[in-house]
Amino acid sequence: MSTPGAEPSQEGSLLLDDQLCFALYAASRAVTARYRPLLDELGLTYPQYLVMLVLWEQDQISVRDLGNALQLESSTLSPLLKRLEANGLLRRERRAEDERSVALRLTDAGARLRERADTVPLAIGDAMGLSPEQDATAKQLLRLLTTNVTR
Amino acid sequence: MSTPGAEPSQEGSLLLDDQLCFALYAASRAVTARYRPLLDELGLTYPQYLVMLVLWEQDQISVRDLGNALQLESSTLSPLLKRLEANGLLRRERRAEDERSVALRLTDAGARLRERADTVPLAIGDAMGLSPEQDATAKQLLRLLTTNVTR
DNA sequence: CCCTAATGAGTTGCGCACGACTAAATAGCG
DNA sequence: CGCTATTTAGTCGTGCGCAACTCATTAGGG
Repeated sequence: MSTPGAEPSQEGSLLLDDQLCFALYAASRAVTARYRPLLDELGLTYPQYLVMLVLWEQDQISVRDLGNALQLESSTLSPLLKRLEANGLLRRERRAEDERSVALRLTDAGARLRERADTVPLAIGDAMGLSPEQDATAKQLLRLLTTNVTR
Repeated sequence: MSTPGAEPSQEGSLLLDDQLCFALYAASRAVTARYRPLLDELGLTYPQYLVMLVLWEQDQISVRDLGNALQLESSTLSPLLKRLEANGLLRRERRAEDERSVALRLTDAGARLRERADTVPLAIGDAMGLSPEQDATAKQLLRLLTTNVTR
């Protein structure tokens, strides 16, 4: 009859390749894999790189605010931050005005790493190979999706 | 001066919120989190659900072909498949014609689970809240991105 | 002022995800 | 036919990611 595989994708389908969720899952892992060799040079994992991005933007942030920025739990961040501290990129210090809160402060090494990192976004943008319009559309749709899905 | 936060996003920026990679990372985790309560009812994790999708589509697939479909390494799949086998959803049997290869065969329980799972895609599609056009555009862009990024 | 509720960071347990490696089996070349 | 290279699945170690929980500290109502 018709060409096999030419049927339209359906949202309610149980077929793997019809599902946006799988495209999302596969793309996320593929992008992370693309970052890996670049971040290896900096001695960072991908989540550690995200943490450093936030700290380069705003030093002395609390663990709480970092978690809000990255949408990660303290149970994920605490060990990760301990590793960054052990690698000499940041220090953790209890806030005097609120002993529950921990402020993250970049060390000199942590601040200097920014210069070596500033070629990374362009290299990745290049590898992604999307036009500025496609990039903007993708970001917009992914943010809408994230908003909807988190109620 | 100008309104803070009104500057255009840039691809080469080190700002977290400018980066497509973070939108992707956050969206992927948010979608997985949305699946969690639904999949808990089925006794599956999200990657286990993806494996079951493939098996419902094509029973008796090899670990190798499953890995190609999901883009996952055997080092990820082997323990995951062992858990699915322990939960009684599939059996692993060495192929007689090639003793290196392992065929995955659904048990009756594994096949029956499909019926309970067929409401999941619609529930998720609903939660995602994208129009059919947005859904199609997102899938298309994510696939393009995945292709580009994996060279 | 007390005392209970909340908040912030951390620990533990489990399941991915992947690189590096191993062992067994097969392919395929000389 | 023999032997080496490749293929397939698996183990091990490390680092997330998150639920469930703990502990210390602070907020805020009676």
